[in-house]
Amino acid sequence: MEVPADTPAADDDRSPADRPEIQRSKEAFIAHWGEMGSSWGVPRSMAEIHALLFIEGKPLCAEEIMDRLQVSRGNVSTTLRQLADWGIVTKTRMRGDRKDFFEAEQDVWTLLSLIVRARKRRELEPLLAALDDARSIARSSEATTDRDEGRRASEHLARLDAMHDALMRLDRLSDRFIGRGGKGLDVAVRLLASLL
Amino acid sequence: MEVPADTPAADDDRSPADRPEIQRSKEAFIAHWGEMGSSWGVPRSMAEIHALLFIEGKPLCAEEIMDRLQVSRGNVSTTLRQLADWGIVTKTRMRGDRKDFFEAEQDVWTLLSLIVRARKRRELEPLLAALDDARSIARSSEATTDRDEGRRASEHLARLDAMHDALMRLDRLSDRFIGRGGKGLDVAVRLLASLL
DNA sequence: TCAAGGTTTCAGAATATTCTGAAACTTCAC
DNA sequence: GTGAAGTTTCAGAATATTCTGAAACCTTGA
Repeated sequence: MEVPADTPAADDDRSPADRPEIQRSKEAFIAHWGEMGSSWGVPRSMAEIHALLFIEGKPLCAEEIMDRLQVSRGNVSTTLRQLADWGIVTKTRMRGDRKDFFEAEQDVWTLLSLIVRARKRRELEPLLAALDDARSIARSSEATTDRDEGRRASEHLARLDAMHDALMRLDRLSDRFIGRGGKGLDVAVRLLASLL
Repeated sequence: MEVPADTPAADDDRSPADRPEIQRSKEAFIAHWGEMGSSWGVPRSMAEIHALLFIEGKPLCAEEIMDRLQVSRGNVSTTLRQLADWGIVTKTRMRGDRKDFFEAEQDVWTLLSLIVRARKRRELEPLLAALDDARSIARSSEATTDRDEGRRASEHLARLDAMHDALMRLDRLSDRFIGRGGKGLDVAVRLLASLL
């Protein structure tokens, strides 16, 4: 059965080929996004897979990702699950195809919010908890008869408090913006920009 | 020559020993700060050295850092230079001692600003430049006689533009806050918190 | 219930990053 | 100018992270 020639999504089996410049431009984007991820502690291939899905702007299946990025099946599978956990990629189903397809969040502010949220959960929150512990330990030695020792103990505690306070503030603030919807970040940035 | 017993900085050769709880609390802080650094792409020992200087709150020499953290001389030297580049550690000189001493920025907001600034320079700015290149490449293929190809080209360009725009906005905004002084971040956070 | 097609897991390989330590280099007091 | 004290560099070792691929595991249609 032939698909009419003017149908926009005239997929045969593989999507229509891009012009070479577009292709190059996509590749450049993927490479740089991967590079950036890698220097922020995100595995390069995870960033690359995300970049590919984002820049294609349409659902792709695992197979195609493997082909395009030369990455193993296992890696693609694991990474897609993580990206889905972060909420920046969603699994979709193409009618008449048994395969899973994956599609990246296209709104950039929502995307950034989701990334911030995921990393905050994973890293900021545990640190705050740890700081709390360190403070408890430190408080237990504030009371001492030695004047000098007492002074050192409270200075130490003051440092922990300052750090805790600042990070807590950032944490709370980001909660509000990230809240739900995701557009909060956008709003905040525009708001601040206008206030200055 | 004896130092009077009530002098606050009654150093003999090594600083006065902390009570064991304080010691533990410092170690916990250093370990967690190192951990966090490591998951954000900062070498663990760099984060640890910074944490030590921060939590001690007074100048230390390379030798003492080596001892406390069990880290090689070379590593300490290289890392201190980097921390100084970031501006979060400063080299100081103790009168009557030939050694270099190093001291960490104590104001937490200034500290965070400096960190943000350093990473922005190193990572955000190159990415923006790369996005600009990708956009140029893409623009060069917007004009085409093929209707479908043209549509795809402009959708691609739109994605690059959206990403570029958002990152640019963040970049500019952070410039203002980071500006100079460093207290800008603090102000921004308080401002936003009150606006909500 | 089976088989075809698809997905996930995980031990170990490949790779990239970080760290060490000894030699080279500086600086300064004498 | 000499040497003692301190600092930096960098090749290669150690370590940690990331990736592969083949086997186990689902799921669905017939």
